[in-house]
Amino acid sequence: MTDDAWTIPEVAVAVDLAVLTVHDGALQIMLVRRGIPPFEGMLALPGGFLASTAEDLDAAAARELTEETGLGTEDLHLEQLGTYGAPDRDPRRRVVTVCYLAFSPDLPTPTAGGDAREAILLPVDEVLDHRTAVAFDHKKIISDAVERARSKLEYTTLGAAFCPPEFTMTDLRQVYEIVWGTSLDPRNFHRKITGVTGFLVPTGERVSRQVGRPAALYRRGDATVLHPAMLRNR
Amino acid sequence: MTDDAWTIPEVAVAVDLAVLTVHDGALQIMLVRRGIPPFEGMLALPGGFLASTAEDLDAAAARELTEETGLGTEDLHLEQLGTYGAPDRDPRRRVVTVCYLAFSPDLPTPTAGGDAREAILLPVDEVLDHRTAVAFDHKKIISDAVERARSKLEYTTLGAAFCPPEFTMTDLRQVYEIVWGTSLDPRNFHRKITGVTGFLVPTGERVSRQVGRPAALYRRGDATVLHPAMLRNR
DNA sequence: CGCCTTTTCGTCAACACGACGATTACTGCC
DNA sequence: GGCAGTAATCGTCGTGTTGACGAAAAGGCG
Repeated sequence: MTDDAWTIPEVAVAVDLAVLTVHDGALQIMLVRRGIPPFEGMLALPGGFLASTAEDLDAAAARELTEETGLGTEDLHLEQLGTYGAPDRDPRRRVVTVCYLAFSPDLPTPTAGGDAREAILLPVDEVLDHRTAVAFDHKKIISDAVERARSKLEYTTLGAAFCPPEFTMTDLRQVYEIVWGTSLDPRNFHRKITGVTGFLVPTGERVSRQVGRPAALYRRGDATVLHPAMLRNR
Repeated sequence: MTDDAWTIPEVAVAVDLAVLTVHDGALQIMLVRRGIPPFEGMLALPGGFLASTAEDLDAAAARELTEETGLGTEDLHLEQLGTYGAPDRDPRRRVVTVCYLAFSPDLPTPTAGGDAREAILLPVDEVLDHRTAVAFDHKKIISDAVERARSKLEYTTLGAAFCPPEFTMTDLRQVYEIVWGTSLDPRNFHRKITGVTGFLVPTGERVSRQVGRPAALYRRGDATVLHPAMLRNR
């Protein structure tokens, strides 16, 4: 802070996106395969540098989301995860990346060649496996994202952000089961969730999934916190 | 990401510190009075730009902590709070600031003129009052910091980070009461805390505070999460 | 020694939770 | 149509946790 010959160091600021979704019975994350060095050909989080020095961080996150995954910010929950800025995290130059976490309902399988430039969905278990290579420090970021998601399900209503606009109690329970990797009793889960005022709003409709009794349909309610919390077993 | 005439925009990266402590019966925050424009003379969070393009974010936070408040990183809990980067948050130029949150035991009143350059301790209620002017978007940051602190007390053992190395159950309870702004039943609090294995380790000693039965002294234990959580009333 | 204060231990009812039985409302098959 | 199979929903019961509060323990002080 002494202003001798010192000038304010300038660094490149990027935003990265950890878009989580529940797909095909597993917690999956949206990744891209890098087309340019460094880490060319490797898996990485979608993201990029600020478009200009005037671009807002949140706006950059929303822009990258659309550009790289084809998703709109109105479809999903988006929040800041954390900022990663180790000096050597990018071999080219100093980059500080602000990472955002998104919860998305199940996606219509963005097949390669679509609008999104080669965004792929992979199960987080597979990505976090020690044999899978991931660019930069993105494996650590993904690990933080998953842990944040698991934790948020405990004391917020964000589990419903993984569900489509209308969903059944079983849809929601499976979100919890898949994200936490545990199995939950359907009866106790039903009682617990319906006991939280404002979490779910029944639409009055019922839907029949293959076999069994038709389930009631719900929409997300106004509540954001889960009180009392639903703690996972440890 | 199209590499026409576009070059990666460079921005100045700063770290700010929200150092919270419980002092004089109130939750207080460490602030400095700005000596230079912009917002000269106004209250602001301690912080500053990266010392060089090679400096790690966490290291910069630790450095600023020592420089501006005289505190060492070993004395307190330090974690990332969030990153604030609205384009117009600094009138001079684009600045993205990574804010860190610190919980400190009660401080020996860093009187002006000491080592720390004019660090002052102010109750957060006063600072967040709409009549108090605070530089940049720091009021919003302080508000986020306080909310994070309140929330962390619910499901982690970080309340003890506000206490000195050895403390009584009442010391800890008062931390909760002051941070949450509620009053808690001493008997139920005692039962709850002693029921969490690993939160507190009794030293075996007792200490007499003025009047009343002497209280047992405790040290912080290994536990970091509070399970089950202690939820505040809403 | 009594009185005040604070800490600590106990009690009790209300509530929340895990385990699980029973009922309801469908689909599919014979 | 009747019956088996399945999933959703409602209930019950024992246990553990919480909030409200009584009571005892252990000090200071006059």
